[in-house]
Amino acid sequence: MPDKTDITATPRISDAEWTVMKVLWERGTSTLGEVVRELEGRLSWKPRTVQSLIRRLTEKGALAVEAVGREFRYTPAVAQDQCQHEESVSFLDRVFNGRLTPFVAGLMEHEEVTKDDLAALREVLAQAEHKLKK
Amino acid sequence: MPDKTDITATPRISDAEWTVMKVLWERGTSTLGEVVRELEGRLSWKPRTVQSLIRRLTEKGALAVEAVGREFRYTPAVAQDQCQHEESVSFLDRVFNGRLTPFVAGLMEHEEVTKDDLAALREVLAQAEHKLKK
DNA sequence: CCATTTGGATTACATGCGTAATCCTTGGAT
DNA sequence: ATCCAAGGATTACGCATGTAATCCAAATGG
Repeated sequence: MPDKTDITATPRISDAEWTVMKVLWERGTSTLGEVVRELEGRLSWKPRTVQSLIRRLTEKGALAVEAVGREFRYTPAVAQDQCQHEESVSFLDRVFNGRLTPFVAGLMEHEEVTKDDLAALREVLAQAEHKLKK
Repeated sequence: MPDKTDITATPRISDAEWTVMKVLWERGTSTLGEVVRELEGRLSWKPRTVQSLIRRLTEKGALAVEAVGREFRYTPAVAQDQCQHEESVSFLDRVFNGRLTPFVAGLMEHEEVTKDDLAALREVLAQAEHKLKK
C-alpha cells in the first residue's frame, strides 16, 4: 500500500521559484527565453538568474525538460493547485495554528477585501455547505 | 514626515521563529527557561536552540529584553496580528497572486474546512459586508 | 565569414535558517 | 565549601536561497 503521507508530496518551492512556476503554469510550457521575456519589465532579473531558478526547479522535480532542437522546453511536472494547497496548509499552520477563520477575519479588518471578493466568498461558502450537507 | 512604507513594517520572522513568537504572544512575557519548558514535549529542540532563536528575534527587534536579576525576560515588541497580516498578504501574493477567494476555495475542495469553520466564516463575512455598506 | 546573441553547464558568493556545541559565570542544592 | 544546572555570549556548520558571472557552442544577422 502506498504511503498516504507521500501521495500528495510536492517539492518545496521558494519565493523566487514561485514567480517562475506561475509563468510556466500559465503558459503550459516554455523555453528559457520565453520565460525571460515574460518576466522582463515586471522584474529586473538577469537571464542567468531565471536560468538558475529553472535549473533548480528541474532538479527538484517541479519541471520536466524536453529537448527541442538545441533548446529545452520546460513544463510543470506538479499541479498548481496541489502546490497551492500544500503552501496553504503549511502557511495556516505556521501563522494561524491551522485556523482559517482568523486569517480571513484579519484580512477583512485590514480592509483587504472588496465587495466582489465578498460575493465570491459567499458563493464558495454556499457550495461548501452544500457539499457538507450531502 | 515618517516614511509611509515603513509605518507597518515588522521584521521578517522565519518558520522556527514563529513557533517561539507564538509562545511569547500567548504568555505575554517569558524567560528562556519558560519558553523551553513550554515547548518541550511538543518539539525536541535543545535549550541552546531556543536560545539562538530568541537571540535572533531580539536582534531583529521582534522581542524586547528586560533584565530581571541575572536573567532576562523577553516580551514581544511587535503585534501578533500585524505580523500575521503581513505574512498573510505576502503569502497570498506569492501563491495566489493576491486573490483570497481561490485560496479559500482550494481549502474547501480539499475538505479542509469543518461545519464550524463555515459558520464562523459566514459570521465574519456578514460583519465585513456590514462594514462595507456603512 | 564574422560578430552578436542565446542558451546550456559550471561556478560563485553573501545571507538566512535550522540546529546546535562550547565556554563561562553564578545561584542554588547538598 | 562544592558541584551542578541554567543561562548568557560566542561560535559552528551545512543547506537553501537570491542573484548572478564565466565559459563555451551554436544559431543568426549582416
